[in-house]
Amino acid sequence: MSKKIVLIDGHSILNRAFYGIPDLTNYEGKHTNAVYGFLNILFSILEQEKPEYLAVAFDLPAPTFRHKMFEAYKGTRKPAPAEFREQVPLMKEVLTTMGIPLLMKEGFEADDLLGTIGKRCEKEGLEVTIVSGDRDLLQLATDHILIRIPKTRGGKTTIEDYHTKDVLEHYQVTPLQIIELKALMGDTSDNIPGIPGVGEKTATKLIVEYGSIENAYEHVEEIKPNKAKESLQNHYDMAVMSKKLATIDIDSPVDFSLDEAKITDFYNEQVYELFKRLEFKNLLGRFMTDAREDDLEETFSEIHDFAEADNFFTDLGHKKSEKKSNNDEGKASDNVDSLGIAWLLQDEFYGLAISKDKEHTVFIWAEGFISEDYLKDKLNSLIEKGYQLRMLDVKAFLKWVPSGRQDCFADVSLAAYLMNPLKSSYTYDDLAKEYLSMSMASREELIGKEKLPKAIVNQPDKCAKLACYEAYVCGQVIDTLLEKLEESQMMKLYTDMEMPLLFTLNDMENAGVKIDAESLKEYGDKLGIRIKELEQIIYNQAGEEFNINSPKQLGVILFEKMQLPGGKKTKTGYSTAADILEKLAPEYGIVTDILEYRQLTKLKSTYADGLANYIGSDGRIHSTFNQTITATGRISSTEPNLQNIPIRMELGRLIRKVFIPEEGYVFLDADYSQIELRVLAHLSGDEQLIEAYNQAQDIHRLTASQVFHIPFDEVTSLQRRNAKAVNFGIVYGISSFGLSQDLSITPKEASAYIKKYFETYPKIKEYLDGLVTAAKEEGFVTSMFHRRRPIPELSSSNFMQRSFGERVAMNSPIQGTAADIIKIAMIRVNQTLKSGGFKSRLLLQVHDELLIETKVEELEEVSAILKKEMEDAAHLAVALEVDMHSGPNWYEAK
DNA sequence: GAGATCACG
DNA sequence: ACGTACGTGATCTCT
Repeated sequence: MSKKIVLIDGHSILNRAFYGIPDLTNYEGKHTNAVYGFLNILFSILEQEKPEYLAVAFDLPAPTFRHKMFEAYKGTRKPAPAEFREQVPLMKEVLTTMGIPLLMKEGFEADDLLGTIGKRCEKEGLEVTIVSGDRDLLQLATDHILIRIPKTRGGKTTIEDYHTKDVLEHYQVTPLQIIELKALMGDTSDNIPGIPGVGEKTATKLIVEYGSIENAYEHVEEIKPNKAKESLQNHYDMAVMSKKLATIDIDSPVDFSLDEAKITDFYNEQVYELFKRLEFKNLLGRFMTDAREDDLEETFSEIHDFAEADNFFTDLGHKKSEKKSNNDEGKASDNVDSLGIAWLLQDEFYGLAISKDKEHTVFIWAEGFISEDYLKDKLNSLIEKGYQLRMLDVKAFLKWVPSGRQDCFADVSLAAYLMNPLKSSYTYDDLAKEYLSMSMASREELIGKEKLPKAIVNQPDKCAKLACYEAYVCGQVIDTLLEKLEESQMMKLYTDMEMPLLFTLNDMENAGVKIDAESLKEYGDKLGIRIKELEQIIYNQAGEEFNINSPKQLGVILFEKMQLPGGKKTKTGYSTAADILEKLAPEYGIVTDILEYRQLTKLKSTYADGLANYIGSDGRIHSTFNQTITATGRISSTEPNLQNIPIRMELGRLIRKVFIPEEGYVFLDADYSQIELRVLAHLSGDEQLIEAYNQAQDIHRLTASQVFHIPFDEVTSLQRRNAKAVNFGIVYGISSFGLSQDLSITPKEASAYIKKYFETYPKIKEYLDGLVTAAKEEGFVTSMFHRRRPIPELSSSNFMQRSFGERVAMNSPIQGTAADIIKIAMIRVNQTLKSGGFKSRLLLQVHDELLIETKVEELEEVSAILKKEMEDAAHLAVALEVDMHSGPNWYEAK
């Protein structure tokens, strides 16, 4: 078999990657998405082709013959965005560091180098693969030169391959005739003028018929239609020039040595450092087998035998007590012994990894006499002995081994979340890379995509390693994380807020909330009946049956078949979102019915049927509260989400009647009144707004009165509504456009409102501007309690992204502080209830609201506790006000 | 698996 | 000129 060379069109692939991969920045704010995407494409090509040789071609920025011709003709190329341009030198640096030769020659474009070297290699009997995003290159295709065009769509890359026959199939012309096609059609991105009025169809027809431009001109009189004929006749010069421009030089005088292009191991120390700096964690793991912590696996061991397991635990017990006695003689023992813990549990429990130190990590299989209960028991005694158990998810551990010993756990995910809340997950390999500078096999690299029960059967050794890696990292990484938290003033946030909250949330999850399943079913059935009716009504009006839930089909019915005005909106077709349909509702009956149908199906599928699926054997729903999801510090709720139960519309609100307390209990619900606006008043220190709150009146009305300079009592309901919208807008990071949308007014009018608002509350403007400025300098904003939110978008040159970053900079400290405050309240309420021996329990948190299931006899006392702890959670320049209600269900208690 | 839609704060 | 409010999660359709 002949040898193979891969030649890459550097600039073009980098460009494709840039637009195909969402923006990535490393900690320095350097944009890396294009380089990352390029390397991904490179590695996947190398994996598929397994070539012996590799080189990457770049244009050199010196003007070339073809450029000059073009510039004379049309001016200069529109510059690429700065985020892209800064990645070109970076890309070259990466490739050079990896020992991959760059093909560059002054006066030549990458095309010409690829063409020349590709042809040369073909002559020498190599199989050639040219990778480019540019279809121009198709002219180079032969039976031995393969042109590959990667396409990245939403992170997934597919590659189109072209040998001679593929070009013929797709374009009906030979590769060389692609030149003729391009010359006729022109190509704006490649600066080829082409013949005006000749597009792909005409060009293909001409070339298929005449074979070349020259021949077409010889038969120009025969050409139909007339338009094309005349255009050809009038633009002969342009045709000649276009053909020259479209032709890739396959005989450039470039030096090229195959030897230099020979692929060797890409890994070296510099590449490692570079990738680390660029935060290419996946890539590090992907090919740098040498850099991997492979020796680490030698410190892992497995225990299958009961006696061995028992010895292991006995040994741990002894060491701990020896240390203890040593410490008694010396100073205070602030150095707790710690263990990294990871476990394999999926429906069934399979085993446990314990990492004692860097040299000793053990996986203990739960088999034979090593029962699950035995291991739980041993874990409990380790806790009793004062070991600190370090793991990725303490709350999940507590579900398995319940424990009230808050002081004996360290939660690695929580610490990592505080350091960077933007991550979508906190995996051991990421953490090792980021905080320990270690590259290790990820879960997927170890066991692939296989799910746990299956993986245990098919690859038990890998599963054991997986847990060992995780336990090892948990054992090692927390120290670094805590140092970083200390540096960033977030230690208290970790120790006094997130850690205790984890236990609070665990209590809430375990408590769950009782559901009146029968009523829920009835509610769903009623919806079902009305939905069926509406279906028929809608079909009748539309004149056919279709899937109303499909925005695609619905769009066609409404805007094409029925010719309603206001079509087109999204990339994929017509928008049928509620705000669009509402504008049409008064005129078209079908739209009203569709809106009702939408509302009802939503209620039925998500809430009526959806919630019913989660009712446990105890008649209660046990949602999960996630502590490491949001960018701002809020918690989130899943499976099911109990933070978005309907309330705004009466029909939906009725669902809340099925959320009921235990027999002998009532619901007690309390929510902060406008906590975010109060937080803003405090953080900005604006006297006017603080004063407004201290008057403790209707704040929106008061805002209207102050902004529009009218007496409080004369504020119209419209003015109040506007003021309310502005207040919301301020909290969201105001923009005139956003406000105008919300109020259905022009951006100009909205802008006037905002201006007036800032004149009334000057310190608020000062504060918000200050946030943006500081965020641009530091790259992050912080809440009142130092909770951090990085904002990489602020350094973007893209207006939209940057504006988003600015709004985030204004919103996050406010939303984050509010989140902090209610977390404090939750911890204290839960603590007070538990230590006071109350039977009442905290059940839910909905961002500014807490729901307690209160023993009837305790109602008065618990009400006082709840109100006090919520109001006292933070002391701001304005009082925190809490509205509280009780009732026999959630509907009545709100 | 992404996009559209819509439920909440 | 650009094209939006901030933060979430579930369900459905369709590629």
